[in-house]
Amino acid sequence: MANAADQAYEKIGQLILSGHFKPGDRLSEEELSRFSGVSRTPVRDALRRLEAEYFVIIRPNQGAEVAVWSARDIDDLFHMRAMLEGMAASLAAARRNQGHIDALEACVDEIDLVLEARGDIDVAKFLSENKKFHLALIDAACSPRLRSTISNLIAPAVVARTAETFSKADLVRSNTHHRELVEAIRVGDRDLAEAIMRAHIHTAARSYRQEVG
Amino acid sequence: MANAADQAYEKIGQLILSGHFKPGDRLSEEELSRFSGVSRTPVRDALRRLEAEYFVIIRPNQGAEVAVWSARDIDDLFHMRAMLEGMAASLAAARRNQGHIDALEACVDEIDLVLEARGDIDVAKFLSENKKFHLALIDAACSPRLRSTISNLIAPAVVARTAETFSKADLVRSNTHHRELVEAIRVGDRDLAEAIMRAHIHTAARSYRQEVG
DNA sequence: AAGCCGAGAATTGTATACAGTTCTGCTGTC
DNA sequence: GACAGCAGAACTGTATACAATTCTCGGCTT
Repeated sequence: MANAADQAYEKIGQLILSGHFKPGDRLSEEELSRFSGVSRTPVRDALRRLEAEYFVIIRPNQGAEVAVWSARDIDDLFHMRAMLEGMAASLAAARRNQGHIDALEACVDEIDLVLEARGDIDVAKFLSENKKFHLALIDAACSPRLRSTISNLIAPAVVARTAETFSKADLVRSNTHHRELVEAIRVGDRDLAEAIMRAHIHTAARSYRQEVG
Repeated sequence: MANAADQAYEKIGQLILSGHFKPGDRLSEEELSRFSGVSRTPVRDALRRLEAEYFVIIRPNQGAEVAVWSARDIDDLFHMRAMLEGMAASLAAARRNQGHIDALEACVDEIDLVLEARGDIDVAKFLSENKKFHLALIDAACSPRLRSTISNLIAPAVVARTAETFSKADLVRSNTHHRELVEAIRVGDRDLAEAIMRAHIHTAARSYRQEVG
């Protein structure tokens, strides 16, 4: 996080996630510049990146505002993720090497540690490790274009998840899917890997709808 | 094309398409600034957009270079387009209104005019009208997230097509697909619309592979 | 001879000043 | 009283100057 643009990106993301800026709110470049402690140049850079991730909407000469997410938008997003990450799982089963498999297994083990810890589950930690797993899987697909496209879809999905009202059973089942995925990828079963991934995403979509609306 | 950023975007795109910059070539911001006649600020803006479209690759503190497209990359791209535009066609069949249908039919008619003209076919015109059709279809899907994602995939696909070695029969068949698509969307047959679109994209992929390799 | 190191050059990243557009709110007219 | 039109303010878009990083290449060491 050395450079100013990343700093602005992180700060603006936090301000949106924390609810300081709500969907539809205007985002003034000068104000964001003051909040993030850098000049307008890197702020503009950060806004473009956030636009690519559908966090904000930029209208030429009219500034940026926090994107509004309808229920339909979120449904479409899950559908897109199911297709694209399904494709990633399929490709991973075809193109993976030992290093990829090791990385995936490490992620799954890490998530199990979070789930087995005493007391309340560290949901933030779970989400970040979960994200790591999905990125590791995309890496195993060896498709830079697919990687970029999916990466832009994952970030807002995590936003939606800030509801963070998943039950422990949901989280355990999620990692069970992960284990099954790694196994399917390890043995090179493309169809199985794709099917599990699609089920995995659609399950998350269902949990989300039940909890949030 | 009033603003400098668009100007730079167009110019850089042309320089890449025309072969002045080849895949793997370094893109100096100052040089691009001289070429496009605007300062480095909008040039940087344009480079970020081109990066989102996979035209260029930007490495922090190390500048930009023209992206290299392997055969596998192009296969993956067509596969992604088939899935996402298939989804768009399906959604369009569910969510379209009369205005969308009118727009789609206008596009198809326009392409027919290009194909029926005497003498050689204006391939550039065909490609631009073709792009219009696909964008109109995405609009009919009423899904802003899907629209942005697909838009970023269409541009490089057109690059690939600069080979422009399609036969007239290919082009006619392509617009036949378009007509079938509009009809499926008009009557609201989601599955049919999706299937036709996937076939349409995979057909293009096959033609591309035969011609280019 | 190969490889490491460092000073200088070149390039990207950032800040700031200026230009151009859009928004706001007042005034005048119908 | 409602609305069109026009300053002025506020903001985004662009250019330029400066800072920080990376690259280059000659010289030195082993």
